[in-house]
Order: sequence, then C-alpha cells, then structure tokens
Amino acid sequence: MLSIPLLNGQPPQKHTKSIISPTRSIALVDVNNFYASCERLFSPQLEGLPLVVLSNNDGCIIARSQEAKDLGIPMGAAFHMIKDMLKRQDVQVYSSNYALYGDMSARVVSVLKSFTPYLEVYSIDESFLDLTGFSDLHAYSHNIRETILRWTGLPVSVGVGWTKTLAKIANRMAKKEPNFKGVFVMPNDPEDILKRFNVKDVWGVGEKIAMRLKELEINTALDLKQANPRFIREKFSVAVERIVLELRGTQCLSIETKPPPQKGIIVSRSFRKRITNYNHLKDAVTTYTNRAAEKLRRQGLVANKLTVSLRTSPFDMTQKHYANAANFIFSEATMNTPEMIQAAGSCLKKIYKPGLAYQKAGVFLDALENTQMAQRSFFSAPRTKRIKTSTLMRTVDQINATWGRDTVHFAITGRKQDWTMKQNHKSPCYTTRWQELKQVRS
DNA sequence: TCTGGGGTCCTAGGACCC
DNA sequence: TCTGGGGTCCTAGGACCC
Repeated sequence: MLSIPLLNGQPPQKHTKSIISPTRSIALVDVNNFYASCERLFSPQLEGLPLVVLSNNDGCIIARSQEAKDLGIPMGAAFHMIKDMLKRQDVQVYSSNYALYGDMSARVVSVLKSFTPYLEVYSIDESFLDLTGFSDLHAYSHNIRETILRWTGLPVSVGVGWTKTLAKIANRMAKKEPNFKGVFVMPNDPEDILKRFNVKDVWGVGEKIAMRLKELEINTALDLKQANPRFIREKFSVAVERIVLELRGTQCLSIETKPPPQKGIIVSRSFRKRITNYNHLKDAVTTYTNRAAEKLRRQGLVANKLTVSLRTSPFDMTQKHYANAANFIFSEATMNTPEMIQAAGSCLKKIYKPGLAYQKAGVFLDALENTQMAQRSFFSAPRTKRIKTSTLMRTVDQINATWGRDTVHFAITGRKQDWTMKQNHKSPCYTTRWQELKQVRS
C-alpha cells in the first residue's frame, strides 16, 4: 500500500496573504497521462511499454501512455476497430478502474494541500493552486513536482501564469519541452509563447469556436489576445470574451477553494449488448435510479425533478436512430429511492418504443436542494412519515457502505444482466480492496 | 459483436406579467 | 381599421470541459 507520509514535522508553507501583488500567480498541476500512470504504478514491469485505458464497456480509448501516443494511437478510437493493431504493437490494454484512479487522485490532492491551502480541485487529475506572493515560483514548482513523484509515484506537470487560462498554456509548455523537466513559468512577456500556440488548444476554445475564429483569421493564442474583447463578445459570447481578457492577464476566473453544491446528478450507461426487452430496460433504469439516489443522499441533497433518457446506437445503420427523454416533477423534493424508482418507471413507459434495439439509458436528477432548505408542499406527508422514510434510506446507505454495494437493495436492482458493463481488462483495486490486493500476491 | 460518462455555463426564445 | 412596450423567469439546447 502506498501512503501519504507526514511532512516530517515541518509545518506546511503558509500562503502569505499580506503581500499585495497586482498580479496573481496561479499554478495548474496535473498528472501526466493520469489513468495510464495509475495502472503502471502497480505493474512496474510495464514501464516503457505502450499502454492504453478503455472507457466503460471497453468501448474506446480514453487514456494513453506516452509510448502509446508516440505510436499514433488516437484518443477516442473505438477499441474494436484497432484491437488487432494494438495486439501487433504489443500495447497493454486496461479497462478503466475508477476506484483506483479516485483513490490516487485523493492522495495527490492531499500532498498538494501541504503546499498551499488555496487550491481548487478542478478534475480528477488537475488542481489550480494560488501561489500569489511566493518568491521563487520556479523552485517551488519543482519542489511540488518532486514531492508528488516521491510520495505517490505519479509524474505531474506544473504550469504557472497570472490567470487560469495562462496557467493552462504554461502547463502545456511544461509537458511539451523535455528540457523544462515538467515545470514552466510563463515569462513576463509571453508573446513568443502565445504566437506559437494554436488557438484551438486554448482552454475554453472548442472545435466549433475554433472554426469560427479561423474564419476571422484568428489562428493563434496571440491573435485571440489581441482581438477586441467587445467585438468577440458580440460575435461569440461572454465566455469567449473572458478568454481574451484572461490571455491579457486580467483574471476573470477565480480559484474556487470550496466546491459549489452540485446542480445535477447523472447516472447513464451503455449496455453490454443491445436491449429490446422492456423488462430488461426497466431493470437497468431502476438500477441507475438507485445509484443516483445514493449519490444524492451522500451529498445531503433532495431532487425536485427526475429525467429518464433512452436511445438506440447512433452508429447502428440497421434501424432508424431513436433518442428520447421524459421527466417527472415531484410534488415535493425527495431523496426516497422507491418514490424515484416509481417515477422513473412512468417516464420509461412514456418513451419506450417496442421493436427497437436500445444501446443506452440514463437517469438524471435535477433541481437539487439542500435537505434542510427544501420547500414543503401543501400535501406534504406528515412529519413522522418523512422521518421514517429518511431513517430507512439512511440505514440502507449505511449497511451498503459497511458491507459493500447492494448488500441491501430494492427489488429488481443489483442483478447481473445483459445490460451490465463489459470490463474484460480490469486491473485489481490495489488501494481500496484488500481482497483484490491479496489476489495479486497469491 | 463491439464507439464512455459526468459535469458546467451561456443563450435564445417562449410564457407570463403589468 | 386598428392591437405596445418593457420586464422577469424558466427551459431546452449548444458548447465546452475532463
């Protein structure tokens, strides 16, 4: 087991708020090829070999080691279409193992927190750090990088700039140029860097916007920086205008050290095989609803709205593509699994068309509220009944947390069926399941 | 046979109000 | 024969992110 060592008795370095600086210093720290690096962590013999990680259902490539990138294996490629090629090239293939990645992610964050408390966990493998006021950003960034490598075994890159957008670009530079050894601090005059940076790679500029920018002859990050913000706002949106300002060093996106409450919860999945049978679909939707309800309660929230979506495969040429969704508004915000299962069932009935081979279904919980703040309806159940329900839900959650998922479950959820996920290449949960760790050793 | 899942923010346009 | 103007709120859908 890996563990996070203490700081050898040294207090974490304090962020000095007293130093007023006109410009901020923001670092973006992210783990290189995160999923691939996690898999390699526990199989050191894979060092130097190309390795890819597959999406749920072993559908497509979602992460690649550097060696796999060098082989030209594209991100998002359908696994079944490049399977033979991967075999020929001796590429190691893994199904995604989110228990492992989530746990490693938490370890990286806990190390980062020893460098500054002013940190935003942006995604499973990226954090923004406010380093405003630190004197030698270059040395400090190297220190961060080396500490994470030593304590977790994961390689990270650190990019520093005055805004999040510039930090993102600096991070790309840190990765690109081996001489930088994983660290790049944006210089005072970044024009040279921005000139060579394609506008489509700027954070927040996607495919569609990049195309429209090109039509306006805005091809590089420098072109975008020099564009008139008001013109950009009129042509595009405030979001793109903000990018222009951020490139100029004006901070528009702040560091959110406290995660805001979640606005929606999604559980959606592709099936292992196509499903035509209504009851199997209902099983799947019920199970997803159950998961969504668990997530909801874990965060102390209640939902006012539930949506069920259903679709056939967009790649299937043998039938006309069908996608639809229906929603249900609760008379009073709820966290009650049976109530949600019932609602999901009535939604499914509305959108199910017989005779189609379905590929994916999803359940969304929306219009979320804090349990305490939730509005009661006029026809609200009496207080005693509400307390009974929430106690039941809490108990179910506790039993499942202690004894494993689905130890107690609602009728028809939790059985293995045609629709459960395909994961033929999964690595053990090294850091979160003793049982699986033992299997490795024996 | 087989092509992921889970989020956020913004905008346009409709419904509604006075 | 003629039928305003200004505002808010909500929702669906688009774009983007990892």
